[in-house]
Amino acid sequence: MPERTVKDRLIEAAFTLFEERGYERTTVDDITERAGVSRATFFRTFRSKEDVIFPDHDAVLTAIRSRLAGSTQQTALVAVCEAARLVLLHYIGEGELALSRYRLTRTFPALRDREIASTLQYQRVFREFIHDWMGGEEDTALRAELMAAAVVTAHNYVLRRWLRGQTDAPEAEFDAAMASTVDLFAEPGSTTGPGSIVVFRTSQDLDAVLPALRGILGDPA
Amino acid sequence: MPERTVKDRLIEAAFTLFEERGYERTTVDDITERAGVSRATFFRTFRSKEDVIFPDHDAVLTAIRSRLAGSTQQTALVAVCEAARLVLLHYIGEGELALSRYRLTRTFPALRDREIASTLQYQRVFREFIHDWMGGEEDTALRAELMAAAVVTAHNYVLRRWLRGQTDAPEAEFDAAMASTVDLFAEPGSTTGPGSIVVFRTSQDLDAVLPALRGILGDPA
DNA sequence: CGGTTGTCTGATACTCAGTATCGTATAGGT
DNA sequence: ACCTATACGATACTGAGTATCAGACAACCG
Repeated sequence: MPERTVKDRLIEAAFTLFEERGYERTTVDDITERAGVSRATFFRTFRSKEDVIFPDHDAVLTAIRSRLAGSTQQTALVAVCEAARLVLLHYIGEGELALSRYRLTRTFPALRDREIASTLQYQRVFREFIHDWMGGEEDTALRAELMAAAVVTAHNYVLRRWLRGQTDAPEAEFDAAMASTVDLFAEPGSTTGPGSIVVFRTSQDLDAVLPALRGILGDPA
Repeated sequence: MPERTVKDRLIEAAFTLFEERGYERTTVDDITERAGVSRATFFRTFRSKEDVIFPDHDAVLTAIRSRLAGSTQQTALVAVCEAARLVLLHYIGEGELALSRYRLTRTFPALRDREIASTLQYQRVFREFIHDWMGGEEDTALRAELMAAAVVTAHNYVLRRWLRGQTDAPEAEFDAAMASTVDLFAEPGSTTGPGSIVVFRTSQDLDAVLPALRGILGDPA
């Protein structure tokens, strides 16, 4: 295990100081001093003081994009849900860092705004992907936007519950939330028109769920 | 005709200069000089340089709250839609100011983030109101959040179309968008238990898609 | 009318985030 | 051993935002 990178040292120093003195009362000089690097290095590593709070944002955004890119027409909705799940899992993987960030964003409105804005970057990626998936026509633009907003909202809902310590099974809750969310956009009655079937993570045997499937589809012929 | 207030002069000076030189290349000193007031007065009138871009935000937020407050259990959903309409009408009433703001938010990411954050303040008010309307129980929290997100998303969709000059009848489009949005929540979503299956618009015969279905599921047994 | 009080304003000095640009050390390749 | 990339430190600068002082001006009150 090589020595920790400058970036990691800065992140740890920043979060430690933010917890001790609060975000506003911690200067960049304080952070760099504790991390043992120069001030210039901080701004080479992070674009701004706020950025150190969300160090992996760009990486997560890239992960989302590549997850979506590797999907077919048939698996598009699954891809969106799993991309959202990727974000959730990243936060959970951060552990204490994510919890500390949550405390900070609750305390300083500017940071909360920043987090909201980054969340909506995910939403934008989802929206564009879903819209393309729908064919990119103008008459589906609103629907695509609503779907993207719903997916992100459901994700945020579960994430917030986990951050607050209100759940020990965030993944299961995520699946449930995502299922009921995607359900909003289902059209159970119509078996006409172009469309596709999306299967959303079942552990049950296929035959066990077929009756329900036929029921929803309208049991053709 | 009374003379325009300091606040109005600052707003006009700011938008004029932002259009001329761009947001970043305009300093607060430039604005105050053009408005004929001191720098201190600017920061007494607006909390920050960004705030001058959204001068009526607090007023709109207050208007939303009072519109929601004056609603009964029966008219709750109508109240939410009309509160959202209030926001739309405010933007339209601003006219050129709203268009100028849109141009600025497109060119400067920090301003766009700021606008997004303020939009989500509306969403939060809606969410809390809807959740209370639903009874405030935990099992409706996600649904309330999804509804609030959907209403705001639909509003933003129509607003953006108007800002881009893509519609001459924003109110009619708003009504249509809001109708289809509320429609999403008309029927409670039907899931088939844990690890649920979501069916999404198919025109194909069930047997035709079964191979793909089994493939996604991992073809048990 | 004179005095008081509260509010609005200008002026000044300060902190700190963020940018720009310099010089330097060091790892890696030839 | 020489060259070149990149990474880092140091310094100076711009500009946002804060704090504080002092003066102008109205309203109110005795």
